[in-house]
Amino acid sequence: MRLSKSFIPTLKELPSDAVIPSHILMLRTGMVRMLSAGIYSFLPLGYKVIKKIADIIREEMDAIGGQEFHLPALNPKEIWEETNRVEAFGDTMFHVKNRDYVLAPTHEEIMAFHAKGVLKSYKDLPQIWYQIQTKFRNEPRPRSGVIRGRQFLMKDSYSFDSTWENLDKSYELHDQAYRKIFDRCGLKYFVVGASSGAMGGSKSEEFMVRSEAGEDTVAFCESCGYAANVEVAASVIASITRHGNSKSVYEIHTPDVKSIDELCEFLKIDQRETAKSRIYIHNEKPVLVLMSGNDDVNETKLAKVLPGNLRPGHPDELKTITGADAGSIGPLEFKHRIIADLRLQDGNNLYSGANKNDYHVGGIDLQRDLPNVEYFDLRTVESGEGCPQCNSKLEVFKAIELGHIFKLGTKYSDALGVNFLDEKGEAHPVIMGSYGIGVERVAACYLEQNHDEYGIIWQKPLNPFDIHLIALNLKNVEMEKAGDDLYENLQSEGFEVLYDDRKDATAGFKFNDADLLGMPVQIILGEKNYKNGKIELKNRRTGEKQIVEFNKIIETIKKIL
RNA sequence: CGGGGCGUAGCGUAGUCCGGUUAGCGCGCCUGCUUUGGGAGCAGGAGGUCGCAGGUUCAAAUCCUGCCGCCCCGACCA
Repeated sequence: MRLSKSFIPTLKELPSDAVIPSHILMLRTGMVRMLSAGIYSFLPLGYKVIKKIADIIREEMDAIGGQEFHLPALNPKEIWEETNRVEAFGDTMFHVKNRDYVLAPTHEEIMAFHAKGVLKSYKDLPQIWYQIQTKFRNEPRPRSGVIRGRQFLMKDSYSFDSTWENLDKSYELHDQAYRKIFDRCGLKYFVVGASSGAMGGSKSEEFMVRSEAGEDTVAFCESCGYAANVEVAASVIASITRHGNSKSVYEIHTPDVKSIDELCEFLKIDQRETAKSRIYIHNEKPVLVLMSGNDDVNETKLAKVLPGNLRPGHPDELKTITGADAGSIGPLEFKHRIIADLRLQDGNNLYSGANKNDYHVGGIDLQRDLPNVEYFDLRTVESGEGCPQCNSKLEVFKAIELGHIFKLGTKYSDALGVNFLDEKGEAHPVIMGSYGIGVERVAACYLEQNHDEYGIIWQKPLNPFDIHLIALNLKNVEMEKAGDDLYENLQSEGFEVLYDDRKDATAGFKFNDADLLGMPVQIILGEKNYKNGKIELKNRRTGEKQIVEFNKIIETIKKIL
């Protein structure tokens, strides 16, 4: 590709809307342009990368027996109503105004629709069907460039099996395929167990990449590889100390003391001597959730303990329920259910709110004063706590979800009546799995992990070109000829070459563009070296430059690639 | 949806508080000449519904009202 004729609009200045490196780099290198919030056009360079990622995915999906479909994005709403997912998706689903269609946010229903009546016998199973297509979700807040968009490219596949054991096999095939895909893309990733959320189904795992731009928070153990979404992560921590002597309960005047930090400062105590109260409304009834110090209530864990309708109490409800505002609420005299985090179990000499504004109480003994409290693991783990598997230190950080594999079960086949006949002629719902990869996220994560202050550092196999050929002094006809010849030769050797043949750009301009665009090998064709039969090559990743004989070009390139 | 910020030429921005020249600057773009190993120099030039609509005023980028859009934090998130 000749740069003089190609549409690769690079930006010298930082785009003001972009914050994270991948977004900035995609804009600066002319890979994408935004059309509207969360809606991006892929320009030729960006699309080239997307196609390379999609090809890798295709190869690995085909290798496990996957068959590629091309499905409609426009779906009759009726099908989605059969599985009750119009309601489940709510405002996240795009609705077409002038016909009863929706824009598909995923494709379980449509794949199941096609399976119905066609996968009739156990002999037809298993099947793995996949597609690489655009999905639509009306995200309330798109962000981080292509990482969270309202329209995005997703590889989703669906497995259809006759037994749960076979589903395990399909799931395992995907697990292995996903590892190969992300390995081939050169990503540093890890796998976490996750809750299945609104998709329904049992087991699920997420493929994650560590990034400040991530929307998930995970706990990770370097030494044993334990990884879990912080929503479900456990940790080993010391319980609070039970003192030999239990003081009796006494009231303390604490004007303007609201937070645990303020309370600790006011009383010169450690946060572990305090118990924080949060009021939740569970199936219309108040529940007090007691935590040690500033420990965070983990609402996912809480929801498991309190199934059904659950929400935090509104500030204006708190006074009616407890007699005090947030900041002065406590467990003593609380007239409804109280549950507490395990860390607090059997604690004594604790400080908490007095259910009277501007007052706290000390000397609480949970055994003595609140014998009916129920204890559960309710806290959110934090960095530095012990790994539940090996007791090494856990690290908690943000991560981007690249892929997610689910054992769906029969939720969709039940709802849509996708049945097969077993050996005995009995009908059963087909057992499904569902497996997604965010294709643009793969590109974004690659950039997050492979850049420096000058720009992108591409390496095989995602690099849009192998070689960035920079020809200088092009107004010299001899040099122009040399550049053109080299360009042709490199291509005939099978390399993908981006040829900077611009006559009006200065050398420095070209060098900086090359570093920004980041092809693995830069070849600099300059007059002086050329006259000595030599040429300069630069390794973008290491920055190493070498001047070689013209006839050594190919072997040198192959070493770098 | 809550909180905060922003919207002025393709990009980045000044001016807005306190209304008053022809809306300024850098980059980019066009023409010419000179340059050509780390984002060139000189000269000339094009390019603006100041987000949109309404209002106040002799006068609005600037003040008021409504709306739209974008970014960040939060809520939400198969």
